[in-house]
Amino acid sequence: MPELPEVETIVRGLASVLPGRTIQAVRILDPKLAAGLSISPSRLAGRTFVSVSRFGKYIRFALDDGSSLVAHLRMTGKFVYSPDVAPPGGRPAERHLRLEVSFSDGSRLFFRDMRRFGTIRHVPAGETPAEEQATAPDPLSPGMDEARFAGMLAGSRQAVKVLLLDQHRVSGIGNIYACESLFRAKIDPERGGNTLSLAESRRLLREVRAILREAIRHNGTTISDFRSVDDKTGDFQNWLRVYDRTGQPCRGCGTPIVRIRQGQRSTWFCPHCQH
DNA sequence: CTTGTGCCCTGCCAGC
DNA sequence: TGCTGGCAGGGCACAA
Repeated sequence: MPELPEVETIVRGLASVLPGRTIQAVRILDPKLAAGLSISPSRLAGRTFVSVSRFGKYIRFALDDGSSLVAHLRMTGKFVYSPDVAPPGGRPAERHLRLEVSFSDGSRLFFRDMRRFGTIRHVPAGETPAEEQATAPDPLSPGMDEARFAGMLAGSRQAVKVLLLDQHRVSGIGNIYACESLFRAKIDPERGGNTLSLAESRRLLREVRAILREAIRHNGTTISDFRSVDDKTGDFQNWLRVYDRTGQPCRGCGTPIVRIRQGQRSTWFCPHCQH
């Protein structure tokens, strides 16, 4: 589900409320979430949150004993912080709750996930999670410079769109921002990575960075039900140029936007501008 | 090693 | 109205 800007928005929200709070109890509300995720409520009780950060689309909660929780929201996962003692937001329809963390001050953190793809894992102190080792730097981090990005593209014949989605090569980009940045860079999504010139590769990285930063400024993109921790929607969806606009005129030239299939997922692009 | 496919799960929507 | 197939802001296991 969320891509880098949405995860960043969520992390900032969590970082503003969680540090300093001490866990009183953890309740696993969905057995599937508990299976293989190594979360032991008894080992978490008494721990205090130290910080919340992000690598790629993963969220890392550092705890005071050096251990951490590593979460991935996948398609529909959400964290909801409820300062009240009453149920979250007081709303009746609280479906799909998978985990409840109660704090000593009476506030609570919920993990909600309709499609149940999301994961949360407790990582022991001193251990670098395998997810982190496997995740490439994101385009906004110093680790992803022009040379590394260009080398990443040049090293594969796969379609550039598919490469942008591969978290082992560059992290944080999902389907929306992959489509949008290729449109802005005027690059055909079906071209092989190794066919891009150095100038095109630089242009693409520049557009990827620009769109991620803009989206963060707008608190992310709300397509169906994305919400930040305080339940606010992002508004970057109003700036999308090609995503989910099949048949609608390109904002640049009027040509109808085309949808194709690449690696089991949709790609939208303008066949005239991206050529 | 690379590349492609199926699948995890639930809900929504277009089309019949 | 009701049913059905397609699809979803992701990533993994597995096969060729």
